[in-house]
Amino acid sequence: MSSKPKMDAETGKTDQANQASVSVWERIVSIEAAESREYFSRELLVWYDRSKRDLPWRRHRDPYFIWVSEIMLQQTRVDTVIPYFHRFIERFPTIRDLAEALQEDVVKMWEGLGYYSRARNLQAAAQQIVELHDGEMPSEREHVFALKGVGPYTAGAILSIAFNQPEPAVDGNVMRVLSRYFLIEDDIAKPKTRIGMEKIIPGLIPEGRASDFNQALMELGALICTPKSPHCLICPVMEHCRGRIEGMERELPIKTKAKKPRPEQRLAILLEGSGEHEGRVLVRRRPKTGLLASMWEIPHVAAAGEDLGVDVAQLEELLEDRGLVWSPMTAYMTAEHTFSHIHWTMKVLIAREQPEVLAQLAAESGVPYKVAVPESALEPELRFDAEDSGEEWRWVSREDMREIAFPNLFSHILNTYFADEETRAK
DNA sequence: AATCCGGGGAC
DNA sequence: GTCCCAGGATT
Repeated sequence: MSSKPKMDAETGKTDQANQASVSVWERIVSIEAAESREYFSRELLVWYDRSKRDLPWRRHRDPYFIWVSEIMLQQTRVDTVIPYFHRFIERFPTIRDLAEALQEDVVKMWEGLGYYSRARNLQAAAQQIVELHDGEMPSEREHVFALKGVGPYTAGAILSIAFNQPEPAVDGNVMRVLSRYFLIEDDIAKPKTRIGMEKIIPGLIPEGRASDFNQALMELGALICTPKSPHCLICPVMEHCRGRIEGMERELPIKTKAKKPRPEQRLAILLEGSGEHEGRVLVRRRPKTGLLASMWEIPHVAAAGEDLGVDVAQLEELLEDRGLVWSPMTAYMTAEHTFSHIHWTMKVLIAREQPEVLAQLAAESGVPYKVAVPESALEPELRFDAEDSGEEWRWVSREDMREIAFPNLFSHILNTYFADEETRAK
């Protein structure tokens, strides 16, 4: 039996660290750690009472406001959320207003925030609340948890912040703060670690102060205990922070890295309308499920890579299927966009719709343009998939863009185009 | 447990 | 460029 610590092949941690990490939660709730816990909770609240930010959703303890803000704040910064929050509450002042709104309008209010299923789930949950709880946010754990789009974090946030119940609300900030203060070396990417934190938090919450305590924890993570270079010198709990004492604050929390987004080349077409479509461009709505569900975009195809001609042919087929005829396509711009799991490099071509007379001439002369089969002529069973998928096409002007929601990438392309148009007109 | 789902700011 | 963020649903 060796007395030297051995490295574990799996975790890279020493036996000693492993010994500590398997019982890390017990260590934190132990009698010996009582002083450290009480110090933490006490000083954190003193600091919060003095330094908390004046945020719109902190001005009332309205469960609806708390809920909307928490959904918006998922993976999104406070500064980004504030203007969205004001507009959203102004447009949908109560849960009932939200429940009765058109989904189009709800998603439009979310345009640019990302993770659009949050908006749809929010409205679905509002409808649940109207049907099951007479339009009032429930305060029972199982009822809150049953709401669409409400998981462990958001349920805990609503119950603690709005109803002052001693429930944990563990997000990335909380895991970072606790990892450092209690020197927890578990991987915060693992659900198990979050569950461990949820278990110790009720024991940290001072009597009657669940709302402030949970907000204080997140506030500390946002303002002081920041990811890259924490401001330990001005931290209210630095004296007993084991991460800082061991010089580990920059190494914590431990988190396995996410995979790189896979690259995808795409080819898009910005088709300018002519005749009755003058001043507008062709857009389509994405399918109801999957990436950017139900959002609008300019038409694009996955590029095969090697041969641009093959990709252009795909685009042409797409337009031919709509019965469209167009002038030669030319390069317009290239745009990049990164999702959490995909990186798009999008080449945008531009072309102009040809008036019907020219279209007919083209058709008669034979070769250049195919005459597309009108969609109405297709067999019903062949049309079903397209309709069921939610795909839809239309011509939009700059003004129309106010009514329908585009992902940022396409907003950017279209805004660039319409700005160019205005310049050209002068 | 792994993957899918946006976007922006800090560094 | 890289990392990270006031996560949840789906499989």
